[in-house]
Amino acid sequence: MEDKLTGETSPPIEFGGRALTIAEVASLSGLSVHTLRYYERSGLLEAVGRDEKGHRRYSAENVKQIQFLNCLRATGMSIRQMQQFIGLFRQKPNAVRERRVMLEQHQQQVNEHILRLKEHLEVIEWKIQHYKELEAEQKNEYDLLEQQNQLNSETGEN
Amino acid sequence: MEDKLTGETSPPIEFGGRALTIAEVASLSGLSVHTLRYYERSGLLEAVGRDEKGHRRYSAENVKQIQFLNCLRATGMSIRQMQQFIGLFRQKPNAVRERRVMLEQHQQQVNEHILRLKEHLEVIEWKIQHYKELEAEQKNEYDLLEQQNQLNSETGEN
DNA sequence: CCTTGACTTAGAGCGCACTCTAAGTTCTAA
DNA sequence: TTAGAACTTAGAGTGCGCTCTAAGTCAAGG
Repeated sequence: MEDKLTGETSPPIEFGGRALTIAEVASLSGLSVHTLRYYERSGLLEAVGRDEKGHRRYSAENVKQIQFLNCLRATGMSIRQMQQFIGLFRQKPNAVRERRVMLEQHQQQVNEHILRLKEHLEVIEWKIQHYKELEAEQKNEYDLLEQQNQLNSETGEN
Repeated sequence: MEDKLTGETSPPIEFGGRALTIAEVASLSGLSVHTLRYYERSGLLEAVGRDEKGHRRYSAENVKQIQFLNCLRATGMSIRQMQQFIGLFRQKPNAVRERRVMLEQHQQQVNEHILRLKEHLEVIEWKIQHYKELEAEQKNEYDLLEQQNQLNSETGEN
C-alpha cells in the first residue's frame, strides 16, 4: 500500500499525516512555488486539494508524485513526455504495461545520455592533461631563465 | 604539433589538406549550418576563412575547435561559459593555467551531473520493478479467472 | 537566357521551461 | 486599523539555444 498508482482518486482535502502548503512542498522538493503551480496547470498534478481558503494542500501522495516527476525532469524528460506519462494514468488506470514500457524507454535514453557524457568528458580530460603538460614545459623554460639569471648575477655586473 | 592552442593566427584562407565548406563541416560535426554561423557570430569561432566568393572555408584547425566546442556543449556548458573559455585564448594567449582550471571546474560539474542522473535513474528503475510486480499480480488474477471459467465450462451449462 | 542551388548577411521567430506580474482575498500581529 | 505575509488566478515576460526568413550574390547546367 506504499505506492498508489491512481493519483486521481485522492480526496480534495486530505489530512493523512498532515497536508502541506505550497511553500512547504516547494522547499521540500526543490521546485519553486511557481513551478509547482505551473506543473498543476500543465496537468502533471491533479487532485491537489484546497483548504477552506482555497489554498493548495498537498497530501503525502501528491508529494510522492512530485518527487517522481522531479526524477523524470532531472533525467531530461520533457514536460510533454511527462504529460503523456501522466495521461496514461487518466486514460487507462490499469495500463501498467504501457507505463513500464515508457519508463524503460526513458531509462535507455538516460543511459545512452550518460555514455555520451562520459565519452565527451574523456576528450575534455585529455585536453586538461594536455594543458598540464604545457604548463610543465612553460615552467621548465622559466626555470632555465632563472638559472641563467642566477649565473649572470653570480659572475657579472656590479 | 598536433594541437595548436592559438586559433586566431590561422590565415584567412588555408588549404592545409583541404579547407571544408560549411555544409561539409555541418554533416561532419552534427551541427547545422545555422548553428555554425551562430557560433561564429557569437565569437566562439574566429578566423574562419573565406574564399574568393566570400564563402566560409574551414581549416583542419577550425574543425578541431568545433569538435571541442561540441564536447563542451554536449556536456552542458552554456554558450556564455564557452565564450568565456574562448575569451581566455584571445586575452592572454599563454594563460594555459586559467583554461585548465576552467575545464577542471566543468569536469567536476559534469561528474556531479552524472552522479545525480544515476541517483534519479535508480528511483526510476525501482518504479519499473514495481510495475513488473504489479503486472505479475494482474496476470495471476487473470489466470485465476481463466481457471474458474475452465471449471465452469467443464461441469455446467448446456 | 534562366533556373537551380549553395552560399552570404542581418535580423526575426520559435519552443521550452520556467518565472514573474498584477490584482485580489484572507488572516495575523503591532 | 492597518500593514504585512501568504496565498489565489490569468496571463505576460524571460533567457536560452537555436532555427528560420528575406534579400542578395555568384557559378554551373540545361
